[in-house]
Amino acid sequence: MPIRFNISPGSQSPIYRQVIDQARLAIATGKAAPGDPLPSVRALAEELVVNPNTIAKAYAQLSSEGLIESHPGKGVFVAQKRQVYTKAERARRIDNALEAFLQEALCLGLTPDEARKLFESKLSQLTPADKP
Amino acid sequence: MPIRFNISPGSQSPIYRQVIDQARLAIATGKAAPGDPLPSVRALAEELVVNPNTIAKAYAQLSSEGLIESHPGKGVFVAQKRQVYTKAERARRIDNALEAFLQEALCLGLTPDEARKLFESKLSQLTPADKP
Amino acid sequence: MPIRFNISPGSQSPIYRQVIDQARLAIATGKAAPGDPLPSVRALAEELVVNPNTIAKAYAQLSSEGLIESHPGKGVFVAQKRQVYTKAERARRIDNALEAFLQEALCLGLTPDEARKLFESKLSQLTPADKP
Amino acid sequence: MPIRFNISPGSQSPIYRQVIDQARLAIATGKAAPGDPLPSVRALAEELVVNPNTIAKAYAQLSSEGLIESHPGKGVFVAQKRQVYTKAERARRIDNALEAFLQEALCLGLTPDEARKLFESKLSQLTPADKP
DNA sequence: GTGGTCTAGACCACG
DNA sequence: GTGGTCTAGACCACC
Repeated sequence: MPIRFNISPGSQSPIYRQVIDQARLAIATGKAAPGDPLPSVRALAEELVVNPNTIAKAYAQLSSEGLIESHPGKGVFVAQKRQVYTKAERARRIDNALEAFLQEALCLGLTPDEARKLFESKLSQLTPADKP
Repeated sequence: MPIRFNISPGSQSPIYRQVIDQARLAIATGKAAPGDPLPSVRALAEELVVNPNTIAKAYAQLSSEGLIESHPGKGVFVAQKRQVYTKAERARRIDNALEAFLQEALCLGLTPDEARKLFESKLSQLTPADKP
Repeated sequence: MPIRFNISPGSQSPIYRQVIDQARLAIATGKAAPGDPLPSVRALAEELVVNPNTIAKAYAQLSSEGLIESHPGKGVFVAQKRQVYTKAERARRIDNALEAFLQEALCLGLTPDEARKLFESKLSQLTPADKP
Repeated sequence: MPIRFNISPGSQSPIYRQVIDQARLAIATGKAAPGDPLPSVRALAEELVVNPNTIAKAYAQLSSEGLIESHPGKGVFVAQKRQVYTKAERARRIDNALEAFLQEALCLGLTPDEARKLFESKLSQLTPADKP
């Protein structure tokens, strides 16, 4: 299933980040399988009404991470899944992100139970299509 | 107990953010109590080998969030706890942080169950003395 | 309608405060509507003959108050209105400002009646187009 | 009636400012009449548990404004009331303070009516002892 | 000594 | 071009 992108220009994260994130998420959750095609840089740029440079930059980063592969003349495709970060690096990144969340939550007065509820709610919201 | 800061200059998040995050965490978890002094701008800048302005910026933001109070000529202190943001605003901020974490975690291949375990582990690590 | 800034370098309040105050007033009175662009940091700095950092600082604070949104690479815009502070926090801030005014007014010999008149006059001057 | 000072060390405004403001307010509202004595610098410093320099500075400014007079060897007294600012200067200062208050109030979502109520309430709170 | 403000100028990320 | 971060160093207000 080809990846569907939709960006919100008013979001806080820059456009190229949104593209990267959505691609990574689709690949990580299995919505996009190895070999699936991605829209071309210029097609996606036109569809999202953004600068082609922005898309190119996002694709370049995804490519450098080994998540997608560009075959000149044919198009861009989801690569064979493989680890790009070492185990330690993964753990470090995840721990950072988790700590940032809990720090924000506790700092703003959330109780552990409320944090738990939010967490479960968001988790189920993000993974319903994992194995449809 | 005075807050201990340590920054990693090579990190992705800017120095002033690291200072903010560490202070917020210490305050949120109760490691720093209202009235406790923070290191002076100049002292911390020297200790971390960064520009005093960088520390001042971090302190200014913490102050605007109502977490610390600066008394010119005296120093900077942890403030009395008070709710500054509306429920909606808090929800907005917490949701952002949570989404960032889950996005990162799922991208890096964590299963929902693994995420859950990490979450619980971190939560209990951060709130041991919550209600002693 | 774009916000017009003008500062008095000899004033008691710092430049960045003057910028903040004028922007807040323009937004509060509806002279600047959500989506309206603000002058770029560099452009305004040049116009007012001050350092760009000074403008950036003012914009950063307005942004933290949720009044404006900055989109790197695009510019700065008036944000959608939203309540950011709790009732208590708003009351705290408003009370401070009110006390400062009355303190000043009474100190300078204004009678309560004169203060009332001035207040009403300023109020109607600031809210002509409130409900057009 | 001699002026009673009481400062709150945790306040936002510096101590010397609080002393100045309270003296000005007492004089402006008539609570302290021309000729009334003020506590000596060192007595007040001891009473308020602050640095004598702080009090001396406040008295110096009040003195330079013509509100109090120091008679070496005798003490410090409220001066004969007289205008120290020109009419234009007074109007300008008052207008600034009023605009600051209304800007804050409107910006935080207060309706004109709510602002009016707050204003009246604060006004009556500050002037009950005007003519007791 | 403390923090607050401002300037000058650098480098990076974003579109 | 835009805004964001950081540095270096100045001056002021406060205690």
